[in-house]
Amino acid sequence: MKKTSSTIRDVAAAAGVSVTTVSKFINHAQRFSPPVEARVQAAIDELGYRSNPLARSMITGETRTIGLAILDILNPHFTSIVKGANRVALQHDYTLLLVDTEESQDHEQVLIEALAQRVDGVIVSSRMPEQSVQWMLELHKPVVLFGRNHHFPIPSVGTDSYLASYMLARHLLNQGHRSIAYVGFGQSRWNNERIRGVQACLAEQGLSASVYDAQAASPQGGERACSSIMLGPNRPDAVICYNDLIALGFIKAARALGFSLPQDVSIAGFDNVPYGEYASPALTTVDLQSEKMGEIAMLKLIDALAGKNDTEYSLLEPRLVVRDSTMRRAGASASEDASAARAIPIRKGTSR
Amino acid sequence: MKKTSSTIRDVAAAAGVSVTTVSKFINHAQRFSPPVEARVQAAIDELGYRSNPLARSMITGETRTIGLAILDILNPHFTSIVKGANRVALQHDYTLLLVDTEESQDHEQVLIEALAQRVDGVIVSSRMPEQSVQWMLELHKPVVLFGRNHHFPIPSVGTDSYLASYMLARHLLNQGHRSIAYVGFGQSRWNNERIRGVQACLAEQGLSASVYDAQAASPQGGERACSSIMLGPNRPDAVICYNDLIALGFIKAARALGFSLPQDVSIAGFDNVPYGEYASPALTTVDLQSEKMGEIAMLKLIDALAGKNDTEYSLLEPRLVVRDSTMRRAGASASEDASAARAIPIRKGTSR
DNA sequence: GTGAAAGCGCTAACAC
DNA sequence: GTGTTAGCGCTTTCAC
Repeated sequence: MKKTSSTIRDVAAAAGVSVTTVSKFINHAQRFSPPVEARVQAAIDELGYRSNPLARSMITGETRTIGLAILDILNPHFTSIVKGANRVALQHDYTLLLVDTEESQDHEQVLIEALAQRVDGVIVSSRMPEQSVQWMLELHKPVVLFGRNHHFPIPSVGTDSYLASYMLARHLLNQGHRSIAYVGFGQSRWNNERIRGVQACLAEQGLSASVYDAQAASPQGGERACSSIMLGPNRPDAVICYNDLIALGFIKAARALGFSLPQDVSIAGFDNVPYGEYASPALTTVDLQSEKMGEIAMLKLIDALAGKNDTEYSLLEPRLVVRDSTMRRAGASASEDASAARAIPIRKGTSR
Repeated sequence: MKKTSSTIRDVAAAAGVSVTTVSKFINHAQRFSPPVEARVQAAIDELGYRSNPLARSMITGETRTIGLAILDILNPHFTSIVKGANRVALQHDYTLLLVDTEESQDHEQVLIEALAQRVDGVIVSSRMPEQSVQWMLELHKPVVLFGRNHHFPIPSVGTDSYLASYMLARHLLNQGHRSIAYVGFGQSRWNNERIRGVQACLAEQGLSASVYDAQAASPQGGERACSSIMLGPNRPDAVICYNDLIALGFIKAARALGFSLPQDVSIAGFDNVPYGEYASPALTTVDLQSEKMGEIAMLKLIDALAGKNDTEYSLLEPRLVVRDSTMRRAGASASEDASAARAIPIRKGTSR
């Protein structure tokens, strides 16, 4: 084990050829006569030579590396995104570099700018308001965003949150729930869409949801939000949480308060994180196709890197996953649910 | 938005100074006369100049970046490690670059070698056998490992798996279980230690665990392993799983097979992932201090980068977390648990 | 205080 | 096929 690693010049000298020959050889850019190739290869093995990617990147201008900034690595929704993005990156011979901005939200921009300098392009999940991401355009690098941006022409991917929450609300209505609460997460981009979806659906029945806010998009946030909602004057019979993590925390806290779930209250979330399935009661949720979001974002970025710049915003379809945390409300007629599918289309005033 | 980003030379020209002055200014390596500093700053703002970290790294030889290779980003155990490592990195002004090797296990070495070239040092969680990590020494970079390596002097961190599984086995014995199965994950480094811990504890009672293997360290692995164990001729009354994910899957599958948990069988895992708490029944597990492992690994690496090279292996203490998935076996006397600490050593030849 | 010049390790014209 | 040369954008002696 040598102290300092050898350079291309060392190899060239050892093999008795020029650096160009070595460079071309290691990049498979050209074939050489068998004796030369043999000598070069021998020298490389001998010296344990490894090409320095930094030096290479400086000239070629590309790092074969893509940056991904996520909001919270502890949230399985984001790890699924990473999984999808990573798989595609690997397939295209890119390395994914991940940054978790949760620990330093104030420095989100700084962190991402620093990341952008070391990679060919970045995929960003951000909490910043849509109108204040101008700086991303000044990165001089391709950027893909999670969530549509109406102010700037940045390619993006997202799942239809409005539709997702509309579906969830409809499901709860169909089950006979009438007093529905929404526990949101105000810092998120998606929160407003989800509120709108719920309210639009309830409005069709002349109803309205009570809107609360969890201070964190985590189980702890849900736990903390629970008591004031469940023990307050307007106890809901169903609760839609901003995400599965909040829902899981809410469930735990509600049980600790003595409620039976789902008999006393139905709970649902968004994301379809893997662990909702193992919770008790198993969590009803909306699958937002996290992994696919990651895949598509990466595909878009790789396309942008290749010069293509056609697609702007890809909208994925949400899928309702009904489990045990939502149940037919006692007193609701059995026919109501069955007729729902037919009933919806003829209703009037469905609009976003 | 300019097409190409400006260089230090552009700034120097615009400010009417030399590149040296600009370089020193941006690195805060030296103060200059107020008018010069003002002009340089103005030029930087004007041109939107950002120093190219690649070019900088080429000269300084450091990237202020640390690589972390984990086995599976979908496993909350690893994301907790990342969380801890990331926090420490940020505090020390380092950026963490993450690589998930799960998607391409065959290329683990290649991936890590590539990563190592772009960072100042790497923290590695590996599935490779201890004796075949010689190549890590030839990276010419500081390396920190998860799990002790007896063959090479590489700094490492780990939680005492032997003790952890011994504790779990003891807990189950105390609850009156006598037929205990271990569902392992043969590909893991830690698996043998865990088997040994369980067997050593049981051996003290003249017992022995049946050892099985889940093919994957995931809920799916646990689900698949369940039926042959629970419906086979030697149905255990308690099952220790290699990790919480396998345990969660096992629980789900066992219920699907019609078993009542924990009445029919107690289940326990390792890691104390956040979602075990929300499962039904809530999962008994051993907290391996994942986040702290990440913190310590990063601390060790930063120390190594600073030239310190004192500590070799840090062993963290496991902590048993008893929840509802393990319960007193019907028929076990109530006094047994309380007196267990004293009673066990003197028992002789208890066998199934 | 400020600047000129020499590279870091590599690739990319362009010769021969 | 193989080699020469000129940099990529930056830091760093070492002069002035």
